[in-house]
Amino acid sequence: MNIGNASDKSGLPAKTIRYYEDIGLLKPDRADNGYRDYSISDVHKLRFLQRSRGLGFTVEECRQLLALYEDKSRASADVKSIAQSKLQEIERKIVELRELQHTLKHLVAHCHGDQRPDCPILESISGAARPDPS
Amino acid sequence: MNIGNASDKSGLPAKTIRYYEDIGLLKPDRADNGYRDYSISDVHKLRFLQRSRGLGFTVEECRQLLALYEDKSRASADVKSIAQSKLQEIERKIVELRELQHTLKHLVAHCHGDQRPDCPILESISGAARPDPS
DNA sequence: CTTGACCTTCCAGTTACTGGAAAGATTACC
DNA sequence: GGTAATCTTTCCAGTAACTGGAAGGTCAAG
Repeated sequence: MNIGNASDKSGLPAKTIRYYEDIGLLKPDRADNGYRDYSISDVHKLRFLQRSRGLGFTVEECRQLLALYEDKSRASADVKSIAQSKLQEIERKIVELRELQHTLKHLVAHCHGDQRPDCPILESISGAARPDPS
Repeated sequence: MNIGNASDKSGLPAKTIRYYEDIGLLKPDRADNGYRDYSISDVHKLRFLQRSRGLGFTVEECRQLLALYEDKSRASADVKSIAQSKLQEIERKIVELRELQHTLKHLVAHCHGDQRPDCPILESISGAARPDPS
């Protein structure tokens, strides 16, 4: 399939897909007319990239996981240890998001949403998170 | 306090703190010797930036929230609507992280962690997430 | 057979830092 | 007081990961 189609199915802009090819993450076939030709498997990889990049993993980290995916001869212990360290990162990110969610909910609950100035809540954003231990 | 100190307390590298000043996010005082002099309030703002940037909000989004924080004459409805749209983004991010967490846990559970190749799990990464509706 | 929607490459610009050089200020030690 | 280490300053260059746009080739519809 063409790049536009792959873009639709993966959720990545065509520009980004070409960029990923540039940096060697993916190597689609080429049709006779020179157009890139993406397989279903390529689209799966793109979708995986879309998800993991969107969640804050670097391209290099994604490259590791993709490499493991493609290199069947690699010991699965590699996969396991990489996945486990990523799981810790994910857990941490979720906790941080919950904290920010809490702060913002507090903000919404206490702001009046009318024309009154002096919304006192944003102060809690800067201070309330993790109080200075000093 | 000096930038090194502010860096320690905010968790942001000094380089990044100077960059934030460059782009107008923050304007610390200057001591007689030309050194930047950060107040407690500055550190609060830096910590807020550290948290929200680390969670994927753009610098421009952070600038909005900081601007609201500093401009008391602004109607609090602004704060409320911005915060609410951010809350939706946060909720979405948490859901995506949970999905990735699920996928990776599945991976860890089914990989043997020994020398055996042919770890069959990574296939689930690329395919299992959201099956192609076609 | 042309119009418009694709696709190609290439090059430049953007965002958000990050590293390093050169030089001034401060602190710590002898 | 000297001096070495450790700040700090500015400035300029580089990186990561895209993103936009020009110039041009390809393809399906009318």
